[in-house]
Amino acid sequence: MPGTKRGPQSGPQQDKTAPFAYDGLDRVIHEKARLGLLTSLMVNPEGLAFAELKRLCDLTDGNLSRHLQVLQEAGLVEITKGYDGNRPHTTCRLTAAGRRRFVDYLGVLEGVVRDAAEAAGDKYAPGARRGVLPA
Amino acid sequence: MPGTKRGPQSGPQQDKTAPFAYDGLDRVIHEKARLGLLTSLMVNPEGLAFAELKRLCDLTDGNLSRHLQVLQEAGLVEITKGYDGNRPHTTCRLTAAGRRRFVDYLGVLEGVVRDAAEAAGDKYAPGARRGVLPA
DNA sequence: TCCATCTACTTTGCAATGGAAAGTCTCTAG
DNA sequence: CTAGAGACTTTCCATTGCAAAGTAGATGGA
Repeated sequence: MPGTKRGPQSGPQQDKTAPFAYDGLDRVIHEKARLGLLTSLMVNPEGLAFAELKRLCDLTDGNLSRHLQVLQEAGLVEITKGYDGNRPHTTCRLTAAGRRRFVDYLGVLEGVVRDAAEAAGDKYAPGARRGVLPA
Repeated sequence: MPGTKRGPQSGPQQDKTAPFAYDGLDRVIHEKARLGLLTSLMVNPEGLAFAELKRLCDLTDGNLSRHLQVLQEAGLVEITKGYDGNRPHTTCRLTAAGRRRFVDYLGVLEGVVRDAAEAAGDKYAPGARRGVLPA
């Protein structure tokens, strides 16, 4: 073993002055597909069917199945498997906790957008219209 | 082989009416760590040193190294390796393309926030303050 | 009646990837 | 002259996203 064992390299310092660490970006939520799913469910709080989600988010069956599983295990959504006549019919809705966590996540996301957009405005187009995204 | 081979399951339809597919969420950018890095670089267009980025984003050396490599390969950042005396000194800055792509990404992100926030406002707190984004 | 197909999902397999730990080099203290 | 810090890079591994294949019941001919 070359070199006596040293402590872990610099090691993450606890967020002391790490303004761009974005700790709040929950892995479970921060994912293209899941982000779409959660947004869909946010817009449709009464719940959505498997097929509907699939269409709205343009996912394959397999993907959707897996992501829903992840979301369920994380307690963000509630899945109800039932029958429509005798075809299986799965519906999905946000749990209260899911909604809370998603809203928190959105807050962080908003911060990201604001940070960057401000920079874009300040440094590259001084004096230009303040509002974040281009007109 | 049970069941004659069928076409790939329902297969992703081309974004026809898939309002929550969020295609624009570029994998390379849409990643906790990299998002922080890019934002840092957006705020500091003159470039940042390795150590500085590490601190700002609270990353370990290894992680930072890797993510920078990814960003560089994607052409989003430009990395300059030089020497400060004879210690290595790496600096990093956004490329023009990087800035463009990041701004595009931010546009999509803002859409996500808006979609969801609207839903939150409309369905859960009717009449409440409209803008999620600050006044 | 048989079988091909559709809807509705679940399971499996694999290649990519984030992250921790370890490695390399050089410089600076003691 | 050895211990340790700074600045990175490389290795290794468990996780994971995604696609393809699989399961199962319903439906529609021929």
